[in-house]
Amino acid sequence: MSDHDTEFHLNRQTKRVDIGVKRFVISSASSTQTKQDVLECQEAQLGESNVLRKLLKSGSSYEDNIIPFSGATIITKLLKSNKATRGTGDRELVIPRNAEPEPLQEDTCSNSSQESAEAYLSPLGKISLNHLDSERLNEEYLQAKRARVENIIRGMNHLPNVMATSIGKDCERDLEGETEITVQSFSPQESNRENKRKQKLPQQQQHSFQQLVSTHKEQKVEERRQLKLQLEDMQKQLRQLQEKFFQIYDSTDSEADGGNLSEDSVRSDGMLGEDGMNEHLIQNSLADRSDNEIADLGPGCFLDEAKALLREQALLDGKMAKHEGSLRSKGLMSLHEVGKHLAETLKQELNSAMSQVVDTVVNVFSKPPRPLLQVFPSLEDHFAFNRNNPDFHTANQRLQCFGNVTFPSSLDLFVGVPLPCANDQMEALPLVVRKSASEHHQSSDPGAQIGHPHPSLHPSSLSENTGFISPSFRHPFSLPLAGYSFQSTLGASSTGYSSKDSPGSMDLSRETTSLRTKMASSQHLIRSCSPVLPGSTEGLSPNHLKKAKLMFFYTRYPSSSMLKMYFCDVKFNRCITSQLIKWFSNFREFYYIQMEKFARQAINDGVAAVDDIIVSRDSELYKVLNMHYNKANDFEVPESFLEVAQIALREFFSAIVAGRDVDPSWKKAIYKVICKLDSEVPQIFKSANCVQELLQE
DNA sequence: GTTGTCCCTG
DNA sequence: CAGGGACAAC
Repeated sequence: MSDHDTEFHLNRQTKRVDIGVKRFVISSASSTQTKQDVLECQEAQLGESNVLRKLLKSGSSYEDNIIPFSGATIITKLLKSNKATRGTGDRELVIPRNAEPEPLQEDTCSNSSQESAEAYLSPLGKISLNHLDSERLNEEYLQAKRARVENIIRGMNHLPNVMATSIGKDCERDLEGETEITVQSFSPQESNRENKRKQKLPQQQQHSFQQLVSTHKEQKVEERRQLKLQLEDMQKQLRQLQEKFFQIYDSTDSEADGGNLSEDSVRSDGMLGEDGMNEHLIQNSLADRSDNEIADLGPGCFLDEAKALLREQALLDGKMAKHEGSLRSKGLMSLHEVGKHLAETLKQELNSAMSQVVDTVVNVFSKPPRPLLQVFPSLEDHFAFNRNNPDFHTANQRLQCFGNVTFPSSLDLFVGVPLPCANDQMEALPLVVRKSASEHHQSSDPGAQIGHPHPSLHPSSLSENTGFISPSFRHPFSLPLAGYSFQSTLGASSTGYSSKDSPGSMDLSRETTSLRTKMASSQHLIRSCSPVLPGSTEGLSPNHLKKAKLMFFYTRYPSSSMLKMYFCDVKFNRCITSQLIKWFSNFREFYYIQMEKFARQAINDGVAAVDDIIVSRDSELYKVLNMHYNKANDFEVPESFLEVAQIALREFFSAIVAGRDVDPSWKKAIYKVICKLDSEVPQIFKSANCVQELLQE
């Protein structure tokens, strides 16, 4: 643009100039809005996560309960009953664990008769046979009690084992080091072994006790210690599990709850229906099981039952002191069965609930767009319900969340077609792609178009077009902007978030956003490639946008003629020209918003002298701008851009400090300065493939 | 009629 | 964050 042109443009600037403050509000709202996109994706997960959350919240209630009823408390109860029954002191013996045979090993190796007998001997050698009999019975009862606790713990332990992979290798390693009881997954073999162990209890009583007396006490202490350790480890494991899930889902929750606007818009956007669908799906998946039932079967319920069990035990312990024999045996059997049944039920329910929830989540997210359905035909039938759902927008977004993860192989469909990399910012081109899709729609399925003039009113149109329902569908740009060959480089780094992110900010939301972006890219690819041959490049492509963004590093105010020169592979018409100009207008808008924002921030930070404002490649301002125009960070930003940015920032700073921002057109002068600072765009940008060439350098 | 900016939306 | 509508300047 010549200076004359520049002056021309600037002189035309109206009094409706950016007033600054309000733009911040907008900017902030935009950020919320962006978050909403993520939330919409995550919202789709919320339905599926409800069951998980219920389980975990049951676990939470368990956690709450466990505080007054901690492992130590359970042990205390056990010890109290033990004490009451045996009337012996409960002296803690500090014995190295290694020196002791492990109780479970001992239990599970029932052929180790000698060791087994140890558990049934009095702690004191000088006792009568009657006492011995009584003691045996007590020990038998204690042994059974221990078995019940083991069952309970295994039931608790099973959940983390099922969920396992990401949670706690450390924890598991700790557990392995501490106790054999808790870490092993509860296999059927073990179950059988457990049964065998219990069946062999009477036989064990036949062994002599002489040499075992001395170790009995130690063993009891060891058992208690191990039980305590087990419980502590289980609590730890459960806490880790809960933290893990709440970290994931409650953060989603809180974001959704925190942003009423987002949530409202999500609701009004039809997410309510989507939720309903999810619920329906979950209900289907969980058969007839209601949420309440699931919760009832969760750890909270388990704890209640465990409490009741132990209370019952305590009562029975009291009774036992007076009434030994059949009554106690009967109670013992009953308690044993209750505990075992409880553990089994818990395991089964947790297993089935978790696996079904996981299946449900995976299933819902793996509903592929139509081209992928051809790759995964079996899934199409499986998710037929989704295709009939009128809320295609959200369904499409959900696909975007997981797309490139779930269907990486789908890209193989486009072998031979140059693929855009994930960072080609194709998400910035809904307009371009929509045009392709709409054209595709019109050309490939005219009947549908005739029958349903507005695609959004026709549910199945989405399945034909993989989700294009937008007012802009009818935009006059539709035809001119039909497809363009994708010429971007493959395999470019996808770590474009690097500079701006604080270390802890790579959270799920960001990952989801990234996934969504990538999937959007995949969908662009899918939608755009099919009907358009690589040669017919009359419209604007994602690469053109990327090129325009890179050009912005050199020129903020390109003239129309300049654009025509540099986008020589584009067949210009009014719409294309407008679009390109609009792009640069948007670039500038963002650019100046950032300038003003950082200028005000500098003022707030106490920067006094304009000379103190330096824009370097380490500056946040630069990082933000680079992120915007060079997201993949695969282009070396020219030094001149930094210089201009610094000048612009200083201009904003000075203007604000001088109070010129009270003038509605205060930015006009700044624009006038900046527009003169355009530098020459390198000749390589005139190449149609300049993006590839630039990035290959 | 064209272009650029502001404001807003999704 | 890209794009559309409204609006103003030309």
